Amino acid sequence: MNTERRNAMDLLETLKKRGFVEQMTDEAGLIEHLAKGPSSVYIGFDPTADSLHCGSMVPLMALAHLQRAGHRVLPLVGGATGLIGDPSGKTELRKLLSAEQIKKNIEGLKEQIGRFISFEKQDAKIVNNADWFAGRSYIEFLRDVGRHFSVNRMLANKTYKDRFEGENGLNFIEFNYQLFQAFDFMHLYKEEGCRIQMGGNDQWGNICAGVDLIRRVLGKDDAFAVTFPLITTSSGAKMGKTADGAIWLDAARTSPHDFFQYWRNVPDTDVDRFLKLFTFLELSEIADLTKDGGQALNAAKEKLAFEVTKIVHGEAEANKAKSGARGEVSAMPTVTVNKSDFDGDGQGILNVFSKIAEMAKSNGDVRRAIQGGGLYVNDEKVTDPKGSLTLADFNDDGDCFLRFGKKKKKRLKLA
RNA sequence: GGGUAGAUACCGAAGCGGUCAAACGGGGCAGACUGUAAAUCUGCUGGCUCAGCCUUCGGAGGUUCGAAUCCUCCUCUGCCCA
Repeated sequence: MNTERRNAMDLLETLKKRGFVEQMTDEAGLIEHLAKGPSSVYIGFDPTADSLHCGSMVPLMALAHLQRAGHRVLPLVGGATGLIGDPSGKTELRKLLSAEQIKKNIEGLKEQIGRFISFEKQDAKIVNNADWFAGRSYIEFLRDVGRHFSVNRMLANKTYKDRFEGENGLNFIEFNYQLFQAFDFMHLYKEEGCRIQMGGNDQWGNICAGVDLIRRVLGKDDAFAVTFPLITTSSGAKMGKTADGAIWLDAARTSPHDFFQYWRNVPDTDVDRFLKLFTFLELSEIADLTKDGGQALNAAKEKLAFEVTKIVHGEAEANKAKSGARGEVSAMPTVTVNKSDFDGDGQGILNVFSKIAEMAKSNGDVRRAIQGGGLYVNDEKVTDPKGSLTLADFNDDGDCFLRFGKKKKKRLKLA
């Protein structure tokens, strides 16, 4: 067996062992193909918001692994398809976004994708399907692409079938989505030499449609599909979603501190899986971290949180978040306040927690916390919702420590 | 275009003239127990200047002392027919 072939197999094995692979077409053929030298891979990202959330980290990490293995990666932002909305895995019609909004979202996405893969070399390039759909006529598209699709077969496809039979219906615009995605793949096959498309398992039908289209139109059988498993937490919740919303990669939406905490608080049963998927640590090192189980997993969780935060927000922020999580004063999330605001009668305790420190949604939220006995100022339990915070509550360094529940802590610092 | 069913808080879902800030379940938050885990138990879960007040039941009007509940119109969605 030659080296190239071994490398190709190793790469696939690694991806499998790390939990990236749910399904793939023609594994033998794919190894064969990868062994021939650097290939190109594409994964689509929907520009439905101006930031990605951590559910998108699976595809991003997959691209990063492939790039590190020497392959060319093509993150595709769906400037055109975003205008339609993929029905896959959705139970209802997605709301349509304006072209302007999508353009703005794409800018945000580009920056974030860059944290996972490097654009410095020629082996990565962001592509936007709006570039090749923009000038295309409907008639031409129907004739060249549409005729290769059997409606019968599409309806049998789970993605469409569920919607077709479900309560919310499926409208024509969404029904076209698969054709667009298939066309994307074919276009990138021709123009960028892209041979592999990866995506979430809900994309399986769409990706295979592309593989099919390439075979029918171009007569080529060296296009491959690989899908990732749908990542859920062990409690079944979709990855990266909390009641407050998603965990975003954008620091303005989810602070590095909160981001770190999300990973730090992952359930025991998810640590091993997440370390493999969301960090670049060697598998042997991961095995080491998790082998003792039980309480020892806390160290693994901290490592997980640190590594993931480092990838997304950089090492400095990761270090800071780690120190903050350990309770070190200097790294605690801090709100700077004016001394004059706390003169005399000071500020009402409700106001301090809800408005100034933004640790609670409303004053009512703070009241409830007080009632439940979970609100602290300088580690002293607050019992009176009418109480207030004055200069006397700040120590010599001008610090005052607020705590909401066990985990939410902030420091107020006098300016 | 015709018919029909529906639109309730974060989600699902009761309520069908006053006792409704709205049952119940999920989720979430807090407390106890713990390991910043899980499981379990308890409390909370619209807003506020909080024993009181204000705004919510798709939207706009109307009936009534009183409407999430009745009437009219509108918007959206499902289903059936054309």
